[in-house]
Parts: sequence; structure tokens; C-alpha cells
Amino acid sequence: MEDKTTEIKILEAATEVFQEKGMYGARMQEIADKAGINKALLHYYYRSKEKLFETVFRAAVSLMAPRIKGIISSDVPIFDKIRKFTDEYISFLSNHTYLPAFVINELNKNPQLIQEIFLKEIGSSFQILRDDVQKLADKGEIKPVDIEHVLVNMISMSLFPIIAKPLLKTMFNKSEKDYQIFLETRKKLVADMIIDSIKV
Amino acid sequence: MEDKTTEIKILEAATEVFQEKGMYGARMQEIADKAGINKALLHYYYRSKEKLFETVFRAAVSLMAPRIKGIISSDVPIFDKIRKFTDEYISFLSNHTYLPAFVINELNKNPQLIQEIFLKEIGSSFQILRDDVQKLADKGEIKPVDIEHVLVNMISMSLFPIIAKPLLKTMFNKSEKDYQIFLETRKKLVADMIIDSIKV
DNA sequence: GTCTATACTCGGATAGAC
DNA sequence: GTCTATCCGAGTATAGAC
Repeated sequence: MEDKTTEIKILEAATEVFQEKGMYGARMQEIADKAGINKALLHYYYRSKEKLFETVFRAAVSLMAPRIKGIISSDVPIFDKIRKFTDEYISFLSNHTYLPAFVINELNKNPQLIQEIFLKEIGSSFQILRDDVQKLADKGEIKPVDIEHVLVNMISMSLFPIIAKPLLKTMFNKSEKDYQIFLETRKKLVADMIIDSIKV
Repeated sequence: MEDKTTEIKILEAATEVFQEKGMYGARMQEIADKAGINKALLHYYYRSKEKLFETVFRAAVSLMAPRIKGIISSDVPIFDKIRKFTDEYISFLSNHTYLPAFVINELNKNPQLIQEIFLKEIGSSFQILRDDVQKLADKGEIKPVDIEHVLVNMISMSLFPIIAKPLLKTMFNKSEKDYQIFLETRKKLVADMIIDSIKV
């Protein structure tokens, strides 16, 4: 971390600590230590713990948001979008396993902030999706489904096995490699279930 | 709460507050107020906040385990078991909303303890279910499905909307009452999806 | 067993020198 | 910009009277 500005060093250290400990578990002292500076500097650059957290969190969400937007607004058939979504979403989460638990924890402790960030980043995508599905249903190309349930189903089945990985690994007696295969299998399985539930 | 012993009053108050605020958001003062006693008494009976929480937590898990066991080992057709499961599971979680988030949080911090509690409480149920499904598949009454995926699907779709409630409420622009209806609707919807995915 | 009063600890925030 | 030293509130925990 030697060449970077203090501001960047702090941000990187904070990202690590917040990801590991969450907003409330994280200690300003630990962040300062990891960045190789002292507590006072944290406040000099970011004013408060809350502001620092917000900066870190926005950056993390911004990683996923454009990919979701890209898939939803892409010009391909709805079934392809669904396959693409489960595929990319599960892949992304597999490589950022800390994120879901992180979001869920913070959601309970600081709902306002998390909601605001999410709505800003992906709220519009949801509206686009809702309209698309409505049009397809009107044309009779899919069932007249409730998009809210469909979306919740798709996200649920993709996300939960990532969050509950430690528990499920033990319960199903799987090795790390086996669990990766299990997740890989789910990409198609989840997409198939969703598609089955909306196709005419 | 007048007639109960102080110990019970504390436990009930703590359950309410923990459900609402979670382990970290909960304040001992609030629990004391709700129980109609003072903070010192909390420590007299439960030594520390952590011990109090653990007591509440174990009680909650123990509440659900026998019901799951009961459903799985009951002598009714598999489709009825599935309907009964989604129904009771979603109802239970709606009344213990803090539980999933806590479990997930602890899974990251203290995987051993949580896994041990879960395996002890519901591990055997899973084996029973696995055997049942195998037999039915052999008899050709259901598809030869992978029980692990089916189980994960069922739990995912029931549990996620509880965890993500604050976010989904905002995103879907629903009132508390509307969200309850949304969850109520899911009981049948999830069961239908699971049944569709395994019926011949 | 139950209370009041208070001690103690942790951790975020700030003042002020350099 | 960076540091040391310090403040101060929040919240858990305990002492001791009744």
C-alpha cells in the first residue's frame, strides 16, 4: 500500500474490515492499523464511521449493479435473460461470498441506508423488467405472472445457497469442490424452474 | 405479564426486543423496561447480554425443530408434506424474523456452534426425507430428483423474502399489511413450484 | 429477589501541536 | 496532512441497601 494516497489506503483497509466484521463489528482502530495510519486521519478524510462505511458499501454494490442492468436491458428473449441472470448472478456471488451476508446484516441494522443505495442502483432495472413482462403477458407469450414473485423466486434460489454455504456443506457432507459443482448445477436448474413457471 | 416470575418476564421481553432489533440493536434498558424491571435484574438472572440472547435463540430453534420433524415423519402423501412445510415454515419465520439474519451472521463468526445445533436438531429429519424421496422415485410416483436441490429450493424461496423484507417492502412499495399478504400468497405458490418440479 | 446508584469499558470523535 | 492526547457518550456490569 506504499505508493497510494492516504485516502485510498484508508478505503482499501476499510473495505477489508467492513466486509469481514460489518458496520457495527468493525473498529475504527483496526481500520487505521491496517491502513498504517492513526484514527484521527480516518475522521480527517471521512468525517465519521458512517460516512466511511457508506463509501465502501456503495462501491461494493456498484460492482454488481451494472451487470444486472446490462442483462435486463439487453435485447434478447426473456428466457435468455433468465438464463443469463442465474448464470452471472451465481458466478458473481460465488466470487464475492461475503457480500450477501454483509448486505443482510446491514439491512437489519441500518435499513434506510441500504434501501436507498439499492433503489438508486437497481430500482430502475426492476421497473424495466416489470414493463417487459407485462408486455409479453399481454401478447400471450408468457403466463400473466406476478413479476414480484418470479423475481423473488429467482434471487432466492440463487442467493440462499451462497449465504448458507457453511451449513449446507456440512449437512450434505460435501467437499469444497463438490459444493462448487452443486452451485454450478444450480445455474441451469434455477433458470429451468423459473422458465417452467412462466412459459405458456 | 403480572403473574409470571421475573425470569419468565425477562425472557419474553428479551424475545420481543431481540426479534425487533437483533442482537446488536437490542438494548438491555429496553428489555428491562418491557419486562417492567430494572437492568440489574437482567444480569442477576442471565449474567450477560450474550447469555440472554443465547437462551432466547436456543429456545426459538427448539421451537421450530419438532414441527419440522413432525411434518417430515408424518404419515401423509409427499405433496401434502410439502404444502404443510411451506405453510408452517413461512408462518414460523414471520413470527421470528430476527432468526434467519442471526443464524447467517453467526454462521460466519462461529460456524461450529450453529452447525452443531442445527445438525442435532434437524439432521436426522433430512435423512428421513432423503430415504422417503428415494423410495417414491423408485416406485415411479415422483421424478428421480436430487433431494438436495429440492430442499434448498424450498427453503430458499420461503426464507429469503423474510430476510430481505425491509428491502423488498420498499422496492415493491408495499405496506406492512400488503407484505403479509405477499408472504401469505407465497405459501401456496412455493409449494406449487416445488410440487411441479417433482411430479411425474 | 429487587431496587438505586455508580463504576467501568469501549470506541467514536475532537483539539491542538507540529 | 499527520500526529498525540483527550474527551465524552453509550451501554454493560456490579456494589450494596433493603
